[in-house]
Amino acid sequence: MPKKPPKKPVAVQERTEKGGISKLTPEALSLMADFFKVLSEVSRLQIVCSLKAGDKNVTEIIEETGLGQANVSKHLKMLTQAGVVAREQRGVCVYYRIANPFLFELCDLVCDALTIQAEQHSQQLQQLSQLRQSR
Amino acid sequence: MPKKPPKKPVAVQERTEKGGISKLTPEALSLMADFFKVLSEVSRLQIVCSLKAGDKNVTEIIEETGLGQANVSKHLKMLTQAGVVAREQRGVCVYYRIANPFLFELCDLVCDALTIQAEQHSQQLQQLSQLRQSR
DNA sequence: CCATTTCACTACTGTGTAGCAATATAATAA
DNA sequence: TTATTATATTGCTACACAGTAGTGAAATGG
Repeated sequence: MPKKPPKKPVAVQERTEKGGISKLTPEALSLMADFFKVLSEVSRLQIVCSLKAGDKNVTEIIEETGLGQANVSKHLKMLTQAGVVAREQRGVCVYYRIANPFLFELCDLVCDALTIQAEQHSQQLQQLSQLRQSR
Repeated sequence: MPKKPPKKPVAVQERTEKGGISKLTPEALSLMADFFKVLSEVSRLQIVCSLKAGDKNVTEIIEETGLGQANVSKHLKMLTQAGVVAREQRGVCVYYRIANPFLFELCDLVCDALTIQAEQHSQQLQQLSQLRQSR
């Protein structure tokens, strides 16, 4: 991840001259990469999961995840900046929630794909061991 | 990303004792995080995009992306191990293809979400500047 | 056989960042 | 005001990894 210049609104898609299929601009790819990167850490996924059941304040998240306070705070900042979660101050506490329910849809999709992949993988291992035994 | 212990097949979901909603295990979250991490680099997304049109060998990918050869090779290794792309040797050349079309679905989903998010963001900026002018 | 092409691997450097501890800030209570 | 609780931030260390250059290996052509 060599660079992170200040981000301005950019066109996410552009039309190629030879019609039809649209091609993603490098800027769009960079946005996508940043989005995926935010979700590429177990701690942040833990936080996201803990928010699946509903709003929580930082202390509750700390208790549920077992992560350190500074750590959670930093991750929440990243998640907020990425637009994944939303921040709302209520009295002394700060509550966070999933900003876009599409995230759950996405996670389910990935989870299903990974499950299938894992099953296929273990099947292959089974076949391998069977081949070895029959030798 | 502190650790990367050798991965064995694991249960991706487990049932919580108090019924209903299933909770993701730490192992499952780790798998998800790894998957997202593979997609969290512009170079790898470029490679994925270049494969959208169909199979390509390494040289073709290098030409299309402008990346270095060693670099592309390393990224392709990661993508292959993650099960994102599949490898096939044909004579001297090695061809790669997207292993699971679900990836396109996923990318489209993310792309749409980011587009909407970007639009909302720019709208907010517009409103802000209007507020400033009317002062 | 040697030369070329295609790809993979290794070693290295620089950058980003996770986690921790300590400190700072903010909001409320006493 | 001061004290307390809840978050945020900063400074630090350690580690992961992107990119590069050089080398290795395997297939093909001459």
